[in-house]
Amino acid sequence: MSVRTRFAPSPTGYLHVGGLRTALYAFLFARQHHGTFILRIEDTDQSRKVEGATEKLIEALQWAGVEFDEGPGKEGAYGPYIQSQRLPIYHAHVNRLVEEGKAYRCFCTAERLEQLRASGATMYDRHCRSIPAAEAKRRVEAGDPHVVRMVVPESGEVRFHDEVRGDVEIACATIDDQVLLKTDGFPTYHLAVVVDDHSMAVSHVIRGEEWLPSTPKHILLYQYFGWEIPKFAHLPLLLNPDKSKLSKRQGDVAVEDYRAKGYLKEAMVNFIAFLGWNPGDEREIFSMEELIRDFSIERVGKAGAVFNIDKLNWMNQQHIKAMPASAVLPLIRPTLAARGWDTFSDEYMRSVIDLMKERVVVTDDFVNTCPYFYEAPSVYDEASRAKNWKPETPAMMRSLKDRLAALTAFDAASIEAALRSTAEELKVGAGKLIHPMRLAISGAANGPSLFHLAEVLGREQVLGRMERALEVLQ
RNA sequence: GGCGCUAUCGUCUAGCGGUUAGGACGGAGCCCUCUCAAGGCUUAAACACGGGUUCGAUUCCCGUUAGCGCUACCA
Repeated sequence: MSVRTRFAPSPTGYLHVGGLRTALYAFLFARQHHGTFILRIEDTDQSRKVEGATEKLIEALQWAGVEFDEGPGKEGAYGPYIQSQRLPIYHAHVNRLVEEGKAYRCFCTAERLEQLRASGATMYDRHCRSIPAAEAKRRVEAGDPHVVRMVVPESGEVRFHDEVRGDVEIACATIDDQVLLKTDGFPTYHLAVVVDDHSMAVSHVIRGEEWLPSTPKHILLYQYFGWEIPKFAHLPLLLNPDKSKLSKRQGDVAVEDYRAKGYLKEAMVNFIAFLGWNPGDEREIFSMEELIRDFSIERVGKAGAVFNIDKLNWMNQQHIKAMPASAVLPLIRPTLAARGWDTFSDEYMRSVIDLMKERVVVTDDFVNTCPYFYEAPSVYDEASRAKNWKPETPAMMRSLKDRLAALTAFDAASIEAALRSTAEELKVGAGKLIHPMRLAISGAANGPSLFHLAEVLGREQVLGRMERALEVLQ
C-alpha cells in the first residue's frame, strides 16, 4: 500500500506554526516513504470564509519548503481538493447512511437544543432518531430545515490504535449523535474528513491531538461505510510559555510573522521539527533532506511542547552562520531597499555579510544592527565617546589618519600593522587608538573586528569619517 | 461537570529495569580577545506524589495530583 498523507487546514487567513508542524510531519513521512503528500482545504464553515486565505496558506507552505504533490492548483486523480467543491460527494454519502439507518434527519431547532443544554444535558437527546422514515421524508420534501446526525450505538466501546499514543478506548455512551450535514447543506468536519480521507486514499491521518476525542466518531463512520480504516497519528500540541495551546495574544503564531522578522525557513523547519520529535542522538541542526531521511513517527513524543523563542533564535543563528553569503544576500536585499540602501554591489554586501554573520540573530540584523556599512555615522555612541574620546585623542587620530592615508594596500593586515606601530610610536596601548577609531568610523561602541571593518569600508570612507569625527567630537 | 491525553533540569529533550540520570537553549563563571559576537572549558538545575510488581524502579501496573485538550449545525 502506498503512503498518502495530507495536511487539511481550514483557511483562516494565515498558517499557524502548529499547522506548519503538522504539515511538516505529514510531508516528511510521505517523502520518506516515497509516498504522496496532499493539501486539502477544509472550508466547510461558510461563516468563517476569509478572502485569499488559501493562497496565503499555499504561499507559506511553499516558503517553508513543504511542497504538496496534490492539492489546489495541482490537481491529481483525487480532486477537487477544496471541500466546498465536493458537496455532491458528501450528499451522496450521507444519503446512503440515512437509507441504511446509520444516520437520521434531525429537525430540532437551535432553540430546542439550547434549552436542552440549559437543562443540563451534555449530549443531544436523540429526539429525532425515532421519527419514522416516511414522516422524515415528508418533512424534508415540505422543506423543513434539518440536519443529518449519525447514529451512535448506546453501548459498547470504540477502540483504535494511535501511532503515537498506543491503544485508545472510548465508551460509545459518551459519544454524541454527531451532526454530519448542516442545515446549509455543508458537511461538518467529521463527515467531510472521513469521506475525503477515504476517497483520496489517505493511508495515514497525521493531525493534532485536539482531534483525538473525536476519532471514535470517525472510526464509526468508516465502519458504517465499510471502509478500511487508515492509520492515525495524533501529534502533541504546541504550547504557549504558560502551557496553554499555542495562540496569538501570547506572541506570534503565523509563520508569515517569523518570515517577516528575518527567520530563515531552514531554521523554522528545523526548530519546529524538534518540537515533538528528535533523532535519538545528539544532533540538532538538520536540513530538510536530513529530516526526511531520519524522521520517524515512533520517535514522536506524546507531551505538548512549549514554543521557545530563545532556542529558535539560536537555531536561526546556526543556520545563518552555515549559509554562504551569496545565499543570504537575496534575503536582505528587500530590507536594504526599504531603507534606501539598495545601491551596494553584491561583492560589497558579501563582505558585510561575512563580517556580520556571527553577530546576527535574524536576517534583518544585517541591516538594522550595522547601519554604518551603508552610511556614515551622524551620531556617536555617548558611552563610548565618554570613555574613549579623551582630550589627547584627536592628536593621536590625526597621526593614525596620516599613516592610513599613506598605506599602499588598504587591507586588514596592513591597517592593523599601521595602527599598532602608530600606537607604539605614541607610546600608548593599541586600545587607545582602536576604540576611538571604531567610534569615529562606525559611531558605534561595538561591532566586527575594526581592521576588517575598515577594509570593507575602504580607504576613502575611513579617512573621510575620521576627518568628520575629528570635527564633530571636539 | 463528563470524556480523553499527558507528566525527566526554567524550556526542548535522551533514557525503552541496574546510568555518577546524558545533550541542547537559556543562566552563572573562566578562557580567547580591539569592542560586540562567535568559539572553547567549567558550573548550578530534573525523574510530581503514593502504592504495588520485582533482588532492583525514572523506566512496568494502579491510584492521586496537576496541566492540557475535547465536550458546536467551528475546524
